[in-house]
Amino acid sequence: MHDRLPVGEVAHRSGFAASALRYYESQGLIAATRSAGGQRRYERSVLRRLAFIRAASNVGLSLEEIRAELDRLPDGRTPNRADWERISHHWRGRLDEQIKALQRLRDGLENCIGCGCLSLKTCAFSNPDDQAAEDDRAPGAAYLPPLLRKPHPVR
Amino acid sequence: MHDRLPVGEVAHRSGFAASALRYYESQGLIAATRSAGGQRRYERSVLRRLAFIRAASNVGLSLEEIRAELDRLPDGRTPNRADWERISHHWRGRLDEQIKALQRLRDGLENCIGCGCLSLKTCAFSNPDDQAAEDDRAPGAAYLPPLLRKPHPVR
DNA sequence: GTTCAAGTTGAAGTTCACTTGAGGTCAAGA
DNA sequence: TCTTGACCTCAAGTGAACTTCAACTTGAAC
Repeated sequence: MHDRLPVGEVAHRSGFAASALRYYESQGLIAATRSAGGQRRYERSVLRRLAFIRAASNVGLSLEEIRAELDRLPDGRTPNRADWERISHHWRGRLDEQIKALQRLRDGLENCIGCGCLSLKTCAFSNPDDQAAEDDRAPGAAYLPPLLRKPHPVR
Repeated sequence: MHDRLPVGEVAHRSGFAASALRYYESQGLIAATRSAGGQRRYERSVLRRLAFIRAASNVGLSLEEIRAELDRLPDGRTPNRADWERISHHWRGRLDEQIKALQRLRDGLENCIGCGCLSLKTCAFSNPDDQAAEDDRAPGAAYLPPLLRKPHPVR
């Protein structure tokens, strides 16, 4: 019957804009067959693949990283339970790191309330990593860990 | 003696690139006087203002929001202890929200390990907000809260 | 057979926070 | 005085992840 879904249907069901789906296809993240007239027709499995893309994106992966992760699956198939276990275990560390970095920031803020110091070199808040704290030859102060520095836009 | 600092000095002490300082000036975040020959000369207080900018940026504020926050201070002065207490209290909520959103994501992941469902409508991981869960007329599933969706680049 | 919402393409535009480049000027030490 | 590193302006470029546009075609319903 309606085995293959047109782009509007997939857009609606996945929550991605049709233009995003075309973009993902151009980036090799998803695939589609074509109707006689050249319109895209998606298999149902693309929905799960899109769910995976969304989940990975939520974790903070770039599209390039997501593509790489999908490419590592044999046949480019959508991840099954075993894949998911392996992959999600990897993501957990990433999330834990992000959470810890934010907590450090919040706790630094807590200590700073009422002090108002905001020292570029020593304040835990304006210099959360305590980098370059006392070294005049360091390139500069106040660098954040990569995960906090480039959380990247999701959607 | 050297009351007013040239841009390179401020860049080195603050950890911002000179080009960033010029950009901030163009956006009305900081100000500078000029030497006879037209070169920028910064007052020392700009360093604290930059520390504030960095801290705000770390919390996830956009430059526009930071500018607004600075503009709300009388005379555009650098925040003092009372300002800082008020402002940081506001930020704390923001950080707490971010942390909670990430924890929800991580816990959803935890539940999902081994299940591999990744349902667009019900899986806590690909649809962390459980939005549009059962409503076919909703615009789409799987939207993240704004703070997670647009963490914005920090530096 | 007609209609028109939904689909197609490629190129260009958007946003944010900057950086880079070209072409020239300033200022401090020898 | 000379040199040279630091500084100036303005325009354009960057990168990620898309969106928008214009001009055109498809296909399902009536």
